[in-house]
Amino acid sequence: MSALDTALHGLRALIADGELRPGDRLPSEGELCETLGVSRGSLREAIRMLAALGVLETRHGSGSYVSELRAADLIGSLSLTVGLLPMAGVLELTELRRVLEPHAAALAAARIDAATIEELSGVLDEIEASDDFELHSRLDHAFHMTISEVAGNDALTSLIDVLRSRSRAYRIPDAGDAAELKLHSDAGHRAILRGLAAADPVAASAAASAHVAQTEYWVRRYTDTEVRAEDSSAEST
Amino acid sequence: MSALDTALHGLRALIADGELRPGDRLPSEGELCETLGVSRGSLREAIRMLAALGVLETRHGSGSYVSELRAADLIGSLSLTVGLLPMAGVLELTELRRVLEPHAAALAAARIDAATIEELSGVLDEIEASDDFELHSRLDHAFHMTISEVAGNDALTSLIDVLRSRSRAYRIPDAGDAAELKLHSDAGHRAILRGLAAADPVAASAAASAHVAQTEYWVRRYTDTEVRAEDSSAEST
DNA sequence: TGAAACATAGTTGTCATACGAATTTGATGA
DNA sequence: TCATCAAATTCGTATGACAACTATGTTTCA
Repeated sequence: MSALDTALHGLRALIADGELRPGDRLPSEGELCETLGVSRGSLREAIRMLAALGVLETRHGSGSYVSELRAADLIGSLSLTVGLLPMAGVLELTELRRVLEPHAAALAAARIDAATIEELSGVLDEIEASDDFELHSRLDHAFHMTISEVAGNDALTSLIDVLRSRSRAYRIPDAGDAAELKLHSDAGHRAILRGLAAADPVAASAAASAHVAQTEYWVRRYTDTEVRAEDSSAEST
Repeated sequence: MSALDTALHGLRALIADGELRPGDRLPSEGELCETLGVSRGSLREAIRMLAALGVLETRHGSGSYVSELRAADLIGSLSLTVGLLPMAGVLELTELRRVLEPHAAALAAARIDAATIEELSGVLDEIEASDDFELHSRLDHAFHMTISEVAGNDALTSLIDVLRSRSRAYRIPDAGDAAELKLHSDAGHRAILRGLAAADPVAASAAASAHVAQTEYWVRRYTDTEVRAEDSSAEST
């Protein structure tokens, strides 16, 4: 077994066996090197790997700590990498959204209170009045994240966040298409909010499902054009 | 910005900008150090982070390569860490399963062929005849993974795999409980298979939902006893 | 007495160098 | 032409040194 594996599994075992619990500080790098029998470089590489996965957090000058090990945090560690997925992968993820977002909407419909409905309505007012892409994107994100937060499952919220972050990054180049998309999108948002306000899980779920389907339609449409573009450029080389 | 961040963002940018594509070999560590202006140690830490997240793969003596960047692979990188989640987190994940597995079953019902149904039926025969925990666990896993594979979305399969891996690790200590669980579990499996064989997405989905709910019931039951045990031990300290 | 400033020890961050281990490549020879 | 071996390339690991930051205890001053 390589030194890196030794360090990685050693650290993981310390947590899995309960010797280190969420929030605990790890022994110093020097101590761990002796304990595990690896050099500081290899140990640090292992620590970085666990940090990338959301298991450890390192503070300069202080030490490394076991994270709270919340499911939402571990899922959130994917956010660094989903942005690298090619378009084909985005469609797979959109299908996941098509299951998860309606579920979140249904749960939210059963739990939402009047104040939050009011807040969401205000967000939609802003969205509909907005022309700026950045602002629109941020408000849209806030709207959907609020809904999944109300649903009450942090892991679900985090997962939806990660999945949405990918589609969110795309900007529709054609101005006419963008306007059409915004029209459909605004209507979809209102439909979801109506379902929530009526405390009707089925209506909210159906509206959320249609909303994601709408997104999927556009992603697919522009994916196709992109693929065509790639093909033609490939032919020219 | 720290040297590690420089290296990390530099590498990520190389991939995001398309200068490095899936399958490509990265420049040697020495070259990258010069390009990015960081030491080899910092660069290697960055490479390890991306490797942990499933973006890069390193081969001793050969070089580091960009992975295929499949959504399923990125999601699969969570498998190293979900095993560290405390019980409370497992319940959050089980709720996700409660949405995803029925969806997979519904999709599978629409696509499955006779040969696969035959194969799954054979697996269930083995499961029902099995007394060994390990064997049972492995076959159970195979049954459910086959179904999500038939569903045709690799990201969905990978996600279900990750989520299931956690609940799978638990062994019911009480023999009577274990026998009762197995009874319900076997019946649940047959119900799912009936839905698939009938090419009935609704039936398959409902059966899968009930099956996960069953799991959730047991996880919750033993979580409660564990929490009580922790509380009492906490009182004694 | 209280608080601010400082000094100190401990810890992580970064770099440089060296050499071992695995792979790849090219030369050599039959 | 193919097999074999040697060299070059590349990653893996270890070590030492110092900078940057944090935490803690001490001193100093109002």
